[in-house]
Amino acid sequence: MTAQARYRLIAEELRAAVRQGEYRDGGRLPSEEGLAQQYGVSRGTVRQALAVLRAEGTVTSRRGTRRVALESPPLHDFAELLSFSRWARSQGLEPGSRTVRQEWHPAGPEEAAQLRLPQGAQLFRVVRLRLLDGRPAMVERTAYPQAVGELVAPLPADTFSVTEQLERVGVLLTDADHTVDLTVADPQDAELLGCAPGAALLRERRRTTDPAGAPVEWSEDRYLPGVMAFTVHSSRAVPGLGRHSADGP
Amino acid sequence: MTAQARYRLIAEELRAAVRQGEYRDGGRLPSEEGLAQQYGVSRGTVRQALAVLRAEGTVTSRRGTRRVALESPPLHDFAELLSFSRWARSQGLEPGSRTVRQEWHPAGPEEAAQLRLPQGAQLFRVVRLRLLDGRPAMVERTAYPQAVGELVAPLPADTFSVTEQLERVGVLLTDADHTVDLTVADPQDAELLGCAPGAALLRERRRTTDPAGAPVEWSEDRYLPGVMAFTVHSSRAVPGLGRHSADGP
DNA sequence: TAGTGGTCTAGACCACAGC
DNA sequence: CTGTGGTCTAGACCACTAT
Repeated sequence: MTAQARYRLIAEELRAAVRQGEYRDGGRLPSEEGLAQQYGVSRGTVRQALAVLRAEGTVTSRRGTRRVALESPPLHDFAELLSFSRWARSQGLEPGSRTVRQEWHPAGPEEAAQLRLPQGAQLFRVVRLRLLDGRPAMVERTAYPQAVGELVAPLPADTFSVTEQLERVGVLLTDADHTVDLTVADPQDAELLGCAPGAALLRERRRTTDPAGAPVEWSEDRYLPGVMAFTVHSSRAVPGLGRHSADGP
Repeated sequence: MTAQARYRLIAEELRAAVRQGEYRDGGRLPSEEGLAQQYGVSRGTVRQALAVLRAEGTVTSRRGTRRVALESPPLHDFAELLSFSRWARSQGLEPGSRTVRQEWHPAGPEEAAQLRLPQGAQLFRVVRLRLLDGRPAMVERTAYPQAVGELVAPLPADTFSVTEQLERVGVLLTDADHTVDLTVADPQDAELLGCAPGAALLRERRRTTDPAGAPVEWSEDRYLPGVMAFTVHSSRAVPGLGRHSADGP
């Protein structure tokens, strides 16, 4: 919630106003010049705030006319995207976690490519069963490069949010690439989730990197149907979402 | 490809340089001041260009150190996200389309909510079977509000890209909200796609809006497994992706 | 301490929408 | 034509990283 920069504060205020329907009559916001005077800042600062809202999908923008308020889905913290536990709590659900297995293991081809390590490099693999309100919801298979693995390995097996622990130790997660598609339950999935082998699961694969661009984790999460959905806003101005051929990239 | 603004040209050049591994030795880009001199523009313009690349996931940024080039998945046009045909062609696949049914119909509750129309308002419904290289790939059920429907209705039934046609008539699509999850084939899906009823399908629901924020289409697309995957980049700086409880929002 | 990106200002001109 | 957002400039100061 803390946001020092003026433009972030202004963005928060405007976002709240838009969500509360402040500008619902036609949906048009005040002009940039008007907002600048209202907040006592320069137009540039107002534009920075509005750029945030445009990227979120909270407002549109178009040369010649005032900005328009959009109805948009509720926002999620970046952190909620990386941490199952944080996400669950934000949804009012009780997260649970059971570590099924963890081990040091040489990197396979996919892991090596995703973590940008030579094949066979030592990495730390963890398989966890994630629960929502006590019921199995997702199987998570994560691989950490050696340096990160050495921080993860000593954590108690029932650690809820590894992500939060990593942040506490100073590992910063700033960017992630996600791929979402469909897969089928293998025998281990089936046993852990309590579904039939071969049953369809929603799959998210994710590579997370730190500010230096170095991969911090590579994870494949498999959700039971009906548990979770991904949402994303895309706009001509700010791309980001993509549609790819199966199993890519 | 055309990009008038200087910062867009600079962004394109830098993107190309990064993708070609220009800055791979450690991955650090020149300083903003350096780039400004190199391109003969002010630092502000360079920063605009870099903001584009940061939002894409092409570079990171962090106070105190130079920017770092990220390995990131290939980019997709916003247009490719909205148009199945355009996307297919960009993947080197031959798109096909068969209109299964189209009709004027009063809006149901979901349609009304998504298109922000009163329940029972007339809208134009279209069901299409989409093909890739001649094989069934996806079933698309789209609803258009009346004004848009009147533009879509007269199009020939085998029109490949309705989206492209709409743009040609001056309908601008600028923003979209996507929800991705898993569903099961109903009898119509099964017949069209040639799968078993009850088989799992990857589902994308999408509301597209114009620059004024008015909904232009509401669509539910159901893909056969193995045909398609969604990718998205998320970062602490530029949120956008979300994870939601099932069936929401 | 030097270099870098983050924030903010004050002004200018342009392209486009809508009257 | 007027008002609006889009682009660009030239400068300033600050917060942070790395040495």
